[in-house]
Amino acid sequence: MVAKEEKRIEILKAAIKVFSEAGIEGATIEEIAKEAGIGKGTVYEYFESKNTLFQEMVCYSGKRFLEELVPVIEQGDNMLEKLRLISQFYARFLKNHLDIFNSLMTGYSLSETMRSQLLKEMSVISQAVEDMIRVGIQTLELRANVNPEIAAACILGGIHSYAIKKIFSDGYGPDEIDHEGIAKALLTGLIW
Amino acid sequence: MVAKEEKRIEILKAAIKVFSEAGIEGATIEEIAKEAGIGKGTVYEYFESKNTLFQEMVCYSGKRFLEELVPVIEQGDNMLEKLRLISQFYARFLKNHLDIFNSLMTGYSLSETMRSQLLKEMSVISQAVEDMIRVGIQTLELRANVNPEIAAACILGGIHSYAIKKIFSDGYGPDEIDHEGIAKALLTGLIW
Amino acid sequence: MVAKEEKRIEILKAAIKVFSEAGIEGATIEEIAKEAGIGKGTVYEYFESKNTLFQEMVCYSGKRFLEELVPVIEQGDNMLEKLRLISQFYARFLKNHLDIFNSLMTGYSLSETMRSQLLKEMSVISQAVEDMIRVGIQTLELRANVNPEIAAACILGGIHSYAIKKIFSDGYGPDEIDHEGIAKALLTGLIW
Amino acid sequence: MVAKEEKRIEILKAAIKVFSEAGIEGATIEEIAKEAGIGKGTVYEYFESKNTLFQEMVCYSGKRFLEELVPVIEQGDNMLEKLRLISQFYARFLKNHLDIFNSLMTGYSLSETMRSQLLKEMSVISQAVEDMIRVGIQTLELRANVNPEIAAACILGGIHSYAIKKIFSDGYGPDEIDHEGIAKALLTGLIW
DNA sequence: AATGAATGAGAGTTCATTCAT
DNA sequence: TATGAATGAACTCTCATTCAT
Repeated sequence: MVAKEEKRIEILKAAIKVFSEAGIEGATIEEIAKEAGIGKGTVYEYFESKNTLFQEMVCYSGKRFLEELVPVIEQGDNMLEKLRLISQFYARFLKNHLDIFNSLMTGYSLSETMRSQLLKEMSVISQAVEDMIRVGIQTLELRANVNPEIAAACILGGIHSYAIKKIFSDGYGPDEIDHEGIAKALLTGLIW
Repeated sequence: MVAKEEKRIEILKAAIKVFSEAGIEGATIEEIAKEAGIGKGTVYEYFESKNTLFQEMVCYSGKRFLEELVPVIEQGDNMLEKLRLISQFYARFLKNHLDIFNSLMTGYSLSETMRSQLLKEMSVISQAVEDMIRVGIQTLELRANVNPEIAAACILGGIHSYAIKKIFSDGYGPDEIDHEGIAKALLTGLIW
Repeated sequence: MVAKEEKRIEILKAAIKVFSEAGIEGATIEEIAKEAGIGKGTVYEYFESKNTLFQEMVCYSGKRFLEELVPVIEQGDNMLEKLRLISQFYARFLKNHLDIFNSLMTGYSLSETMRSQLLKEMSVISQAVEDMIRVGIQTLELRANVNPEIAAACILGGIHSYAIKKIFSDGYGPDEIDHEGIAKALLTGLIW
Repeated sequence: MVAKEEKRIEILKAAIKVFSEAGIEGATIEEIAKEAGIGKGTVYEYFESKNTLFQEMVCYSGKRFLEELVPVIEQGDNMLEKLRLISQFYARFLKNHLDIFNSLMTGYSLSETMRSQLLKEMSVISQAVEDMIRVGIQTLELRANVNPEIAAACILGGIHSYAIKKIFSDGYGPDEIDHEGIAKALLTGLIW
């Protein structure tokens, strides 16, 4: 039956919502179950424990994020366009999934095994951006001496940092952010 | 008496240690009290609640971070040197205070009032970097059309992201990171 | 159909195994069902509840024990032989069914109605031994002034106590126990 | 302060009462706390877990039983008197502490470590009776070829078995039991 | 001012039982 | 008839907080 897998997804989605709103520890299994429209015990039919559920939720989110990120990257015609789209996509995702992002970015508050698993997940996303950089170098759009690893960190970190600030500090909506500005800044750097 | 304020600081330092090691929820008041060498009840003479203590600890950490960051910035003779020093300082700080950093960066897992307070704290740090940018523009070291706010986000976010990856994913020590590389990358950008 | 009764027995046997290994509360219906090779819900087609199942399992065990005990008693040619065989049989049974024995001996942890039912079961076993005593008195093998009830208690209690000690404390196998010794001790008493 | 140890004892006494009435698993920490007149959490200030509490309760009971048994044994002028007193003492103790007795006798439903600890406890009681036997042999009151270990098992097992039957099956009070009869039976055995 | 014993609300988790299939 | 997914009551245990000393 597909239903079994579908209900797993339902619970994962409920978990994303509740974890994102209440934080890792603030979230309760009861709340997640209620959100999923099922009984508390049912959660344990699908996930071994709260920790496992959280873990799998982050992995699921990471995969989802990556799945959606890749076409976004491919969509842009040039590097500026690509960075602008990434920033936009990132801001929209962030708006809904702050907690998951924290986890993906830092492995915060997780057991050692969970953290390493998550960093692996995150590194896949980083890899996707690094690949984009390498293609840009090959097409001569980017300077040859750019270090893809460092560049990917600047791109993801810069976009993240700016989006956080504008959304949570200045109260901007995800689409009010100056995506063009951050994209240009990353491309041109600070000096002349 | 100064003693009162000194003991407050003692508790805050103990809180930094315990929160950083055990996470927000994993930390217990009892452990913090033991670390500070006082009784459990005494903590409540100085802080209203665990939440308050956490809040004030993050503010304290933010102020400390800023206090130490400013001379670091002033120390560098040119912009490349400044950015290199910031990255180095950041990595060292991060190594010891992952949890606090998460809070500073995102206001994670905090009440709305706490979050806004923290973002204000964070924006002070951002301001310091923006000021550095503005000075760089005035001295013609940086391009005139650089947006200081975006630049500060790229600098802090990029440094953060890269440090996280190298320290927690690749197991680097804070001083093994290529601080020069990230500084150059931020300055020169990706194109040309 | 006989099949119905046969499946009942299958479940009872599975219950004996699981209850004996995991204890009354440690045993789960799911485990018993798996042991019996059926679905969890099916157990409830044959037994009203876990308590009922446990109850009936003990009765079944009591009957089985008695069914096997009687020929053992009849097998011995004289009283010493009989007691030796009882001790041997008891030790073997005990090795596999500690929990059931506790219940049979004491009605431990059971509801009042269950306990009285079990004690009745146990008294049947005691009766069988008492009958053996009476026969011994009639054949002049035993002293005329022996109280059969007390004697049966001494025999079953003494054998039980000794077997428990040697098997669970000293790690003896059921056949390494000095069955001859305990049989003689019960026959000859302590004085003279 | 003595108060700390005293409260421990209070909790142990409450545990004896509740465990004896409700069984190991039927007993709840909340009920024990209520019985002791304290809060639920307080129990955990004195005992690590429910299992630990149960364990320590059984040890405490074993020690108490032994402490009281020894003077009872010494009190009797001859072996018949001693056995009669033991039976009487046993029946009274049993009336109040059925569960503890089961544990002492068999280590029922306990973890391996707990069981071995308990069997050690029980063997101390057995030792006390064995010592009594040895003294009896030395004073020529008992036959020289009596095996003290087997004899102790017969005495404790026989007394236990008989007391259980009369109290729980026939509804006797502890003092209505024919203690003299069981004592004589154990001494004189069945033959002759 | 400082303490730590006492507390109890609230969490994660288990599992006997039900019931739609 | 047989099933096992779903359930939720009830459990153990944690720990922020209180308050008498």
